[in-house]
Amino acid sequence: MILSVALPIPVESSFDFVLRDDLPPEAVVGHRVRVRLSGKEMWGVAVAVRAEASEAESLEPILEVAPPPAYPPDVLGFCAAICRDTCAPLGILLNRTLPRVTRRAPAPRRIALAASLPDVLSYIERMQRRAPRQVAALRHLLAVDGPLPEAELGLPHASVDRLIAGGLLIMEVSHAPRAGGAWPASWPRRGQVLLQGEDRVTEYGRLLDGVIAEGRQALVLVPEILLAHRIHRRLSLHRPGGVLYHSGLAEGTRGTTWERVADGSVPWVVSTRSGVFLPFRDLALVIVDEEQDPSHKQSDMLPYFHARRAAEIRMADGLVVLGSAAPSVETARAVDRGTIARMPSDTPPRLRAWEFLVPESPTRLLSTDLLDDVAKTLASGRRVVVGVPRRGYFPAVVCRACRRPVRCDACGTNLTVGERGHGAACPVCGRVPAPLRCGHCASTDIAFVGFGTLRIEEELKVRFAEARILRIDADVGAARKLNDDLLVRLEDTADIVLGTAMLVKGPPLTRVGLVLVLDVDRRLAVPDFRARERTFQYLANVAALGGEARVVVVTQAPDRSVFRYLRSSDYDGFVHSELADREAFSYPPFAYLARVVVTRADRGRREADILRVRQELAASPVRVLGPTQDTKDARRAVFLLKAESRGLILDACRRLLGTDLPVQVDVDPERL
DNA sequence: AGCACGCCGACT
DNA sequence: GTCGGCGTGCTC
Repeated sequence: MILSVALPIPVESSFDFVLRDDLPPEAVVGHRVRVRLSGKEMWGVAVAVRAEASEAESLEPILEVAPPPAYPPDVLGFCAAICRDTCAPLGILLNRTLPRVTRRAPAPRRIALAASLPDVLSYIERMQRRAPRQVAALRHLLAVDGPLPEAELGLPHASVDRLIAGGLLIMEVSHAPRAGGAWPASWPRRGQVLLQGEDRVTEYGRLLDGVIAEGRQALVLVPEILLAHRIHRRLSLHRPGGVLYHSGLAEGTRGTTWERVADGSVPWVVSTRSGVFLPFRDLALVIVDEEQDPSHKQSDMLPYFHARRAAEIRMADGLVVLGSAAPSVETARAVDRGTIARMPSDTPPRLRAWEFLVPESPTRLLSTDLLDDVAKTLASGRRVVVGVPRRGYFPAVVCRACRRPVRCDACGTNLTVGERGHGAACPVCGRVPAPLRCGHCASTDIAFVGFGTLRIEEELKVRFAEARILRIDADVGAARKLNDDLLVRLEDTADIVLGTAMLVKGPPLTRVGLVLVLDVDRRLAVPDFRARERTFQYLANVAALGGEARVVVVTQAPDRSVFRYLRSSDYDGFVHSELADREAFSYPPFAYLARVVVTRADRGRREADILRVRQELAASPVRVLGPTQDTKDARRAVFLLKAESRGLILDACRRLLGTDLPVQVDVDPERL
């Protein structure tokens, strides 16, 4: 027998191998298999049984079939759909997603008859001679009229798998339906629904109880590990049995969870995006919390998929709940069009006292008045939250002559000034360039500009010597393994909590008297069509962090419309103005995008590649923008493709991937 | 992804 | 004259 195997290499096609005769091939599909490819052994995942060998084909053998964890057929199909939707190679997805090991043996499966009595009897009659042990096992099941532990059937694993695949047997759901809960009456059973509001977890709990009551399964997807722990803890208070799943867990732990999800003994899972690939037996509900959060999109490695889109594809037959205080523009538009239903929220949007202030001077963000406000707040025993867009001291190092950012000689990263305003260094590789010189025009007239967390921290330290200041940014996150307990402890003792966007990922703060947002203009100036949307969401979240506290936003342009909508808590109004803009310039949700990156060290060849890309797409109805040079890596030319439908974008991407050009493709990029 | 094959620069 | 650079092509 021949199996198609998807290997962890970046090619579209799978590879065929011969399976030893004594193993049923259907039972191997979905399992890891060890094979030899051009003399090198590697593990792949068997994806299909291939019809038969064509005459004189000499194929390599499958050397070993791994025990579970494995993919059930439906999840394999889902993975293939994700690959089609993201232009990612199936082998890479399958091999990255499936845990290699389990920590301990999962609870024994309990097996019951699945087929109707006549079907079972006719099977028994047919197989009387050929498979006496199977027949004995089926008789046994008929006699006890209920589920049995697999061991009592006296059959090999593979035969049981085959009988399950054939629809004769079924694994018992081992988490018992719970009395007391019921599916909440106002919620639909299928389709997509938006739950908009600041506190959604109570509602999530109600939905989980409904799913548990029916003995089915639910998945809660969150953008970050920290958040997963927080929500899991909160949901577990009233309903034990749920598990956590994310890439930070040991592989064995993930493997064990994988198995327990597959046999149905886990009723609900809280996970980061990788959880959509878990082999649920009977998934009734997926909740995507903070659905607007860009961390739901995997952008650092293949497959470049978005958890929200993946949930939609996975749940063609169940309910997807999108939760957010300030939903993405895409989601808001789908609500407008009726594709996504909106659940009425019992908590109306909170009106806040926003203040938008122009700084005294562009180099002095913390005016005397503001510092007085901070002093007053601290004196009243309340704390101050300060949001700063970037970490470091001077976050930007710019050449005065040509106005370009100065980059690291070694790795091309834009330099920053990390400490005390002295010495520009590369924040990635740590290199300290001497002398400091513009790589573009060779000028030595270099300026340190901008405001980073360190610089603001220093300024506050000078003025408030007694205050305990807690800084939260990537530097701190990397230094200590950030977790909620630590954060809560630190925050409890801090008078001033200051940080980058990471701030809003932390747990809610108590006793906040003032929220200060500095240099918001820098966020709005990010060259991305979602800059306004992200700024709105960031401001809404920072404000929510402080509860009822006063919010002061420092900006050069307090009359910007984003701020007007924030002031009146008019999210719908904001979305509509945003939609008009997106439509005018053909951006999502009115168009589909793909980021295409061509990487070639040799400049001349790169130019040729760029021409080739244009040529390949000349006949296609997609628009080709760019290319621009990647800011971090000069060898990379970045195109943006635009089209009216996802199908057209996918066609264009596939076409490019089908050539020998060195291209990478990110469909629906979350950041430009 | 690895790995082998294949044409152009500084060395015993 | 060779060793080795990585650019290109292929793997069931």
